[in-house]
Amino acid sequence: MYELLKQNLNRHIKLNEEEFGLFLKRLSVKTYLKDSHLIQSGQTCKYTYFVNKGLLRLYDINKKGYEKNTLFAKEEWWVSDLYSFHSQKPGAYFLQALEDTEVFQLSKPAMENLLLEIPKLERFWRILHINAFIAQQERVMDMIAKTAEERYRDFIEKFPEAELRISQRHIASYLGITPEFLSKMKSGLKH
Amino acid sequence: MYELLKQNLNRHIKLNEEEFGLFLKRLSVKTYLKDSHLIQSGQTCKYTYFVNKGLLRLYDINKKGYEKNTLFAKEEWWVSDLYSFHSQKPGAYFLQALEDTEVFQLSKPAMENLLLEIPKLERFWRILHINAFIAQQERVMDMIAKTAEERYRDFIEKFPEAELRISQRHIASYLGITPEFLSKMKSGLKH
DNA sequence: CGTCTATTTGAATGTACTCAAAAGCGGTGG
DNA sequence: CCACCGCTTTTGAGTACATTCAAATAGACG
Repeated sequence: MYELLKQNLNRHIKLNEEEFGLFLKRLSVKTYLKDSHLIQSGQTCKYTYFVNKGLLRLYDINKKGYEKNTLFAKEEWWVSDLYSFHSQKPGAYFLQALEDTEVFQLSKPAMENLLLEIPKLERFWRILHINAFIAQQERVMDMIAKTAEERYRDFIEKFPEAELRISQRHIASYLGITPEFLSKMKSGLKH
Repeated sequence: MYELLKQNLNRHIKLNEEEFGLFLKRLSVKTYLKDSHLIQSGQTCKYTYFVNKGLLRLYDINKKGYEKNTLFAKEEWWVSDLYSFHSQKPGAYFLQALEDTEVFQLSKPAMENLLLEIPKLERFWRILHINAFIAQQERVMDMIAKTAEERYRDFIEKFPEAELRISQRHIASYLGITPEFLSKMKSGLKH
């Protein structure tokens, strides 16, 4: 049940059984049905989520009223509205289940307790966020330097099941293009 | 001399005089002349830099041979090629001084020692990187949802001295547009 | 003063968007 | 099991935002 989480923590730190047990005591397991929301814009974000099974999307709604996907979180991803979660102020993002999704959720107080009880976790999240930052920085560079077609190819390469698990309009929104244009691009790629 | 650094550390953690003294012992002060490079693509990044005075730009060169600016680091910013620094593998980024710049540099072993000697620093860098991630995520959303003109206005708002300290072609590259188009935009804004 | 680089301007072009309409697809109820 | 509804994807025409290339102008520095 908790193998994936254990594996994830062990990527950066070593926890003994007692520590891991403590970690488990602080989190709660929850299943969200497809299309339901874990976070709503305007509300203060209560949890950070670890996806054990399923798929989530983090998005916001821009001034023109369009939804824009920020990231997809599949198995073994941590996801939250980090600004809202850490500041405990109302956030701008929505988090929605694209499939029936089982998450392990950690509240802010739970996380703070864990950080005091298992100081190694400071290190774990430090490294996790460094890697997240690096990935996001690359994405900015891709937006600056690559065409929509290159970004699409790269995305599919990094996340091959995306086309099976995510609708085209959500992929288009993530890539920063319109669904119409993605459709035209794909028909063009075959020739 | 070290007031800015002290202030920066104190944003997220409290260090006593002894701990701060230890921090200072681990870093070295260096001044780089305008246009000189602190990091070269292809080499392993030795240091993480704190900008005490001056201005740096982090950039890479894309497939087409163009320089693309990733970020500008002015006073009180930490900057490095994080991938290369933490993995100690060759990196893809260049870091160059846009003004004569005084930095405090911290080598990988120095940082690792500090993290052992002052465990609170794990927390400091964790929070620092969370904030960096949030900022980068916002930048991705801006690239997806905003026009070049909106991105330009926002950039100038967040960094008003930019126009005095950074050449237009570097700003254009940061915004993901050509210098020609930035020029046309600016003349258009006046009418 | 001359050289080198940065900025401006213009014309032609390309990439991606908007709007509209048609086609496809999945689920639901009769 | 078929018909219908709602949503997603495809296709097309016209348009807009931003690029490319070229040339002129302006600025910075030795």
